[in-house]
Amino acid sequence: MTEAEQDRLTPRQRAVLERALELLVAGGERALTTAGVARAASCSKESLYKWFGDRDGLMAAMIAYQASKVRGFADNGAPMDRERFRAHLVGFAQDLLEVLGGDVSLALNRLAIGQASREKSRLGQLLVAQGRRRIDQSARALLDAGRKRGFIHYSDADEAYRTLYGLIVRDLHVRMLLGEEGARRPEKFAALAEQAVEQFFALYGARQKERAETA
Amino acid sequence: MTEAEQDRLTPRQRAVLERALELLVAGGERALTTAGVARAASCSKESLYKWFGDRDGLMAAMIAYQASKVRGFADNGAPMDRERFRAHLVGFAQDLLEVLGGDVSLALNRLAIGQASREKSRLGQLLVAQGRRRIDQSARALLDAGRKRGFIHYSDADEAYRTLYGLIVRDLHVRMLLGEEGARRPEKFAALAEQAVEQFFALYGARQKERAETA
DNA sequence: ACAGAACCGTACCGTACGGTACTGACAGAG
DNA sequence: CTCTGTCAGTACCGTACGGTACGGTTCTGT
Repeated sequence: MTEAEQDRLTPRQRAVLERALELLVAGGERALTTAGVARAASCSKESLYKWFGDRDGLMAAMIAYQASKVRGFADNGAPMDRERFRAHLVGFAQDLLEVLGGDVSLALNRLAIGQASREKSRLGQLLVAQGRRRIDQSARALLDAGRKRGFIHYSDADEAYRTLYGLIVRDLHVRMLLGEEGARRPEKFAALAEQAVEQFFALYGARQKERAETA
Repeated sequence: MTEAEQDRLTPRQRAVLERALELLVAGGERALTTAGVARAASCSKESLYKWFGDRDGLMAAMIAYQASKVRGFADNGAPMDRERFRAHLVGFAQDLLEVLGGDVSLALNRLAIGQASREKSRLGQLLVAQGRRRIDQSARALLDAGRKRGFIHYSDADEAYRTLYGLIVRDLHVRMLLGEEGARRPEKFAALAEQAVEQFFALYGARQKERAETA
């Protein structure tokens, strides 16, 4: 789907989407006008409508395009010990925080959330499907690799992943979306990632098999 | 602040805000027009501008008004054993999920997030300050009560509370804000609350003093 | 009873935006 | 050289919204 969409995009159209993303990041949804995009990208409005249908189509294309750039973390079957597994988890946590706190991600999430009330457009679904799925899947693959080697223990992979996500992100995402300055501190992401993984091991580490299963 | 604002609001103005909130819930920000509010509330636009200044003032008043209705969970010094403490935590978790998943809360959060890009309006700050503070404080009081009686153990209250929040909410809030139907399942909130508190005790329960402190 | 404030309903204005139509430049094909 | 399709730039249209002004009505205090 995303790949096919990408193949249909000419370099010119990609450049237009890039400028549109810049506009969105700089000024929010109010700044994302068809005339503004056309002017910033040096193209005509008519071309915009020809390529993307309408304004909603343009926004959907922006989401798909941006999502295609955020590549998931590939989990090749390289051998690793417990410490390397832990380092992988910390790296994932830090990457996740940095992706969620990035300018473009925040702007697109704000856009999709602002459109969520309109029953017509399903930008939210698109954002979750395109942006989050690959992150989720690579994380699940990482967890699965750790479980197979006995570093962690769980029965429900989905529940374990959601717990990890909650420990990492907490309420940071919403606070960043709300524009709270205190929430956006990239220099603290490393420490937060360490702490979250520490807690995750306390819950799902192999030595506490009897824990966190009863619910 | 909120109390003072509340005192300044006449019953008529409160009714107007109520209708405005209904409009916002029903149709999102696009439906929140001054003419629409005036028509729905049977008042004149002139009165709206007289009472609330401008559209931003109206939105701020809506947030403050709604926040004034969400009363925090009072923690009276009633005696409780470990099981009652756990039940209090589960109740808090379930209340939190139900508040965050409520129609009005979601609509107001969407509104504030949509306005977050505009440097002018600080609806996000207002929403956090008015809506979340009292929930946070009551939860911290509850945690503190549990710590004093030896049911849980932590050194940093803020960090313990944020962990509890993350375990409860995970990514549900953002997914609900994005309009994902699968995320909004109030019938599952009870089970989620139970599970989160279970995990919280695994991390901060008195029997695992040595855990979750090193970071 | 009377004055003044508060307020509803409506009309109005300026602006901004989404979307369409038109014109002219340019590039490749025959 | 000419025909044809693409696209930038611009002008245009209908609509919708924020904000203001005004006439008429109801409420209130004296």
